[in-house]
Amino acid sequence: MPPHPDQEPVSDGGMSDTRERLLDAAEDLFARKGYAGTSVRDIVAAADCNLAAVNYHFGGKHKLYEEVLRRRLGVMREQRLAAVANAARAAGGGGDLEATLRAYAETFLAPLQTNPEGQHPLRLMLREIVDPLLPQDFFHRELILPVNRALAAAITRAAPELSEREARLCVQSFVGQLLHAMHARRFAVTDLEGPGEALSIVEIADHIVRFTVAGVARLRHEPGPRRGRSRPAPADRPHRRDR
Amino acid sequence: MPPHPDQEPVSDGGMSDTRERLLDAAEDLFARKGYAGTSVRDIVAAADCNLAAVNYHFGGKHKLYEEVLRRRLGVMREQRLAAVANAARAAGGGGDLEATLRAYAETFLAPLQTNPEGQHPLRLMLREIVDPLLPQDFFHRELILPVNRALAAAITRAAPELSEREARLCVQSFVGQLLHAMHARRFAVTDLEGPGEALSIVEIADHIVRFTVAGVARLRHEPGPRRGRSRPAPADRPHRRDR
DNA sequence: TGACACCTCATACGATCGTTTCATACGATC
DNA sequence: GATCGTATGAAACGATCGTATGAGGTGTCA
Repeated sequence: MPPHPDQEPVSDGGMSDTRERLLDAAEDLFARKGYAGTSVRDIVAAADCNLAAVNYHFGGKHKLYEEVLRRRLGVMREQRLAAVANAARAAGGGGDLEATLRAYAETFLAPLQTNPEGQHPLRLMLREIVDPLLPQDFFHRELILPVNRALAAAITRAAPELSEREARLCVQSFVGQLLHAMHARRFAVTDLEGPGEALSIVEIADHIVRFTVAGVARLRHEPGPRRGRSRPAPADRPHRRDR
Repeated sequence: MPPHPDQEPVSDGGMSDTRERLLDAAEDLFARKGYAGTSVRDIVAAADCNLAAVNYHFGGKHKLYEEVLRRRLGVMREQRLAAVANAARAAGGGGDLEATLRAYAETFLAPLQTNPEGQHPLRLMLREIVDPLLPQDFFHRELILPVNRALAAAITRAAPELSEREARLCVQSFVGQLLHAMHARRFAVTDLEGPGEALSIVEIADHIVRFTVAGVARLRHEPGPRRGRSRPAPADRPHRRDR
């Protein structure tokens, strides 16, 4: 029975080189082709090691996948929380929403503008959102929830009039735009673009930030149509065409 | 050699019942588990027919997938274009942006609030966005491009000051929020929600529409920082902290 | 030098994959 | 009623899947 260390790296200093190459290769392939679309043989070929190495070091394909995500989740969460915290601290206690969102957006989109592989971690996360393979809500609890909480807090600090529900809706609008920007860039060749000029990451981030600040500002000065309770029946809604 | 009709249904009236059941079952499974995660045997089991039926009627698993998407792309495109066109016509020639966006958002999100299977077509489209399996940009040309054009035209009609580039960025912000709303609803149980109340589709659509209108309005009265040319070097950007 | 972890190797297992084959059954046509 | 295009059935094809096995190579420490 192979003694794959299951959770704790035995000494951390003597971490196998093959183990690291496997994690890197698996991250690449899982991000590009998905979990089901990637075979263990593809991974070991990319990592240039033997077929049995996956089972030896991780105990199976799925455990390897979990480890690939676990490795990213922590650093992503800390990076994003730090971006929000730093921006909030730089703006003093009051909280400059635009600066905070900008810091987050640039942290979020930064990997896209380096090498083409920079988008792999993001694509990996999006795949886990589209069909979750991790147990229960591990992904959600480990990354989405704390980061979204911090963003909602930043919004509430800048716009105290908003209800908690409204603030979280704004967070969803914000990250929805950011996530979609990753794909939109691929579509940009035939959709967004003129004859040859490309949209830079900075330009996209700038747009999303300003767009979001405007959305928050509107909700701030013009509260929603139904406050407090949810609307179960859409039958009698006034359709809000009377603006 | 089986005479699977390749493209045109030979008589259209005598369309095989098995063929329809296969398309339905495949749509379900492809949406829930992805292309690579679904086996032909899963499909024929769900459609309650023989294993060879897939190859007989479609000529292979991938051709079946193409047919599943082709069947949806056309109706989706027409539904959404009609929603935009109707709203624009109802508002007269001027174009009421909020009404147009609301019509589109409700058309987009409507399938989510019926049965749980209503989200399958949307999930299928999102999967095709995340990793494209169709040839080249068939998906893009058949659905994304025409619909986004119509939305951008509606925005330009309501906000003529916006450049074409800005209008398309606003479209991306809009559909980015809509796409993300689909996942956010799944996360809603532990993230967006209070003790028990759920966000209704109408409420989400309402938020996104108002959020987007505000974003467009801001760009309308406060043009972007760099107009016309793209910014290749992010080194000298003023960071826009001087608002 | 022998013993013992640690790691990598080639190889093979059983299962499942997409696809093919051939036999058969139905229904319309002459 | 014989014939033929159409559709479905059971069974099997070779390929590939994830995983398991045991031998061998490398280092360290007694």
